[in-house]
Amino acid sequence: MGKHTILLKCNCKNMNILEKITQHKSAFSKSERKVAEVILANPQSAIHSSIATLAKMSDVSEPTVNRFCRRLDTKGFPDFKLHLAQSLANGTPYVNRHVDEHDGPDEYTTKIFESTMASLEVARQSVCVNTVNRVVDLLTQAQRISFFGLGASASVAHDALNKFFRFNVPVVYFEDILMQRMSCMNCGSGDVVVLISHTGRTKSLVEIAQIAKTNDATVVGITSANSPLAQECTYVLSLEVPEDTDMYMPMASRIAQLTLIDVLATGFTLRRGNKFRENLKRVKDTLRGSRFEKRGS
Amino acid sequence: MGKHTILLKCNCKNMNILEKITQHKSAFSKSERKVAEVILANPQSAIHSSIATLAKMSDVSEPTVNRFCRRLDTKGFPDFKLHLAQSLANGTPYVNRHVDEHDGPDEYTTKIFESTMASLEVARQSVCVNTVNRVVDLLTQAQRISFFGLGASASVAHDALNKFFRFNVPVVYFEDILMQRMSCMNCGSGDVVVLISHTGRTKSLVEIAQIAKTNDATVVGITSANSPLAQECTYVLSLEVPEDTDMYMPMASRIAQLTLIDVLATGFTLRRGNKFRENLKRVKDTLRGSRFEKRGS
DNA sequence: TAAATAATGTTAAAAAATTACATTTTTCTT
DNA sequence: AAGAAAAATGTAATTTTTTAACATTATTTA
Repeated sequence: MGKHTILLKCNCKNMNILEKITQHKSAFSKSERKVAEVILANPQSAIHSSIATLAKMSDVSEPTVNRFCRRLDTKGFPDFKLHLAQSLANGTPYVNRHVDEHDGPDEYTTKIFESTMASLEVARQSVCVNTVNRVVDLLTQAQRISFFGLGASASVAHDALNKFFRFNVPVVYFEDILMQRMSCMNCGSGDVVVLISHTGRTKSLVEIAQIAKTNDATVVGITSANSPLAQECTYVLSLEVPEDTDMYMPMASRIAQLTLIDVLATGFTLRRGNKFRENLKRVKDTLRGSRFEKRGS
Repeated sequence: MGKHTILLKCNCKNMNILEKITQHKSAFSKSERKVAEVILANPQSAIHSSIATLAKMSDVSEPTVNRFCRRLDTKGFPDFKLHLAQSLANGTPYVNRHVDEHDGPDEYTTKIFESTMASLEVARQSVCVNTVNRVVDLLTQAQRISFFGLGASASVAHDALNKFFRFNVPVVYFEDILMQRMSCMNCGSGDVVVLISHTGRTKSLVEIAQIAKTNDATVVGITSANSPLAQECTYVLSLEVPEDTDMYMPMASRIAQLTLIDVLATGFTLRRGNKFRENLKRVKDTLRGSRFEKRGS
């Protein structure tokens, strides 16, 4: 790796630096990884250590620690500590509290709402804005956009369909896996295929990614980093969401995905500019007819 | 003031240091106050300055700045900066901030995530727990449960289907409005029909409520209070969600609805007891086969 | 007003971080 | 597989930053 290579995968300002370290661990060199481990093991103590102490603890030289910091797009060790402190400070008001067997309606309602919010906060910090921007770019230029997901993620894909459909963009969505495959086989270079999967381990979706790729489509994954699916994607929008509290279905991750789709859609309209948004308003107005009017309007 | 007097009024660890500076401004000495002013004027820049820079800006000597830090119960200047950084990070509880035309990806991403969280918080506070409890009761006793919604709310209904389907309960969902009507015409007194609509003003959904009601079904509305739909329902789970930031689709309200469905599902399983949940786990395990295993498991 | 005390500054020492460069390790090429 | 190139890591010196010790100045009070 070059002398001053900053980790390129992402250097978003809003991104929690701990997330950043975790996500890019594979991109670190051997010694840098040692530093990463030590910091992740006890970030709280790291912010109170000098570079010398940290170097000794990680069993590397001081400049290595310094280089580690720079790689994370900070100005140096003190600056890195500042960032780290800020990450730790986000004393997440909402905590991921698990529902307990003996909880009454009051408790479980609160817990579920709060842990959903907590997950969203975590997700927000793990999203790489640069990638968001690049994906929005792609979407605006796509000749056709496909959204695919399976199981719980299918509804997210469906949601994406609804959103982008209103933009009057050629957009495709299938629930059926065979249809998804067939659709991907007909892909061309103008196609953007967005695949949604929390774990990124669903075999058939990984296959679809491969099919789309061999047909020159750009494959965007909304999935967890370093998963098999992520490996097959051209771009990965990774969402780290805490282990699901929900015992039956991945709730938190789906909410995060939905929100991310919303972000993409918003980016899309912003990129398209004013006139486009006016059109959109007209589409919305069309729906009025099927509604009871509010009194006074 | 003594040599090493620490400000006594409050030295809570968790207290925002900016607050602390403001509150204790009167207790500072003349020079220290100068430092305080400069820091308060632009805390963001303060955390990136050296003690020398800050001293010059405040027009005091460096040790004065250092003493200022110690007075605030920090170990020294670097430690003070750490605290300050954390205070700045902590700020901004979630507010409903609207996306602006000129927002970059950084801004709109943050805004959307944060306003989603804000909406969830509002929604949480508006949910009536007693009604939740009663509805859970109803659902556990129902002979058949139907979930209907239109447009954006359709996906919420779909989600509900997925959740309750796993419980091995007779559950029904149709996207098509005619199918919904027909289904409601065949309702009996053991039926619970859950209707989802943000505004509660969609004509056809109100009609469905009426049909279900005349056929002795119990009608539960997840909608806004006092809406035409709410009027037709036996029970209303009202979700007050702030005006949508989203220009094209009701995003926040849908997230709130999904979360509420999750609450209902959770209540449902808790009511059903232990054995039931074990069954559920088995259903979940069945899905394993279609996945790539995580290494190590 | 003079002594006492607190506040502030000056200078020097210590600590910490960074740079420049040397050495080792890894990777790639032929 | 040997050797060249590139990358990674470390060593030592330099620079920056912070802190301590002490001197000076302002402020209070008896």
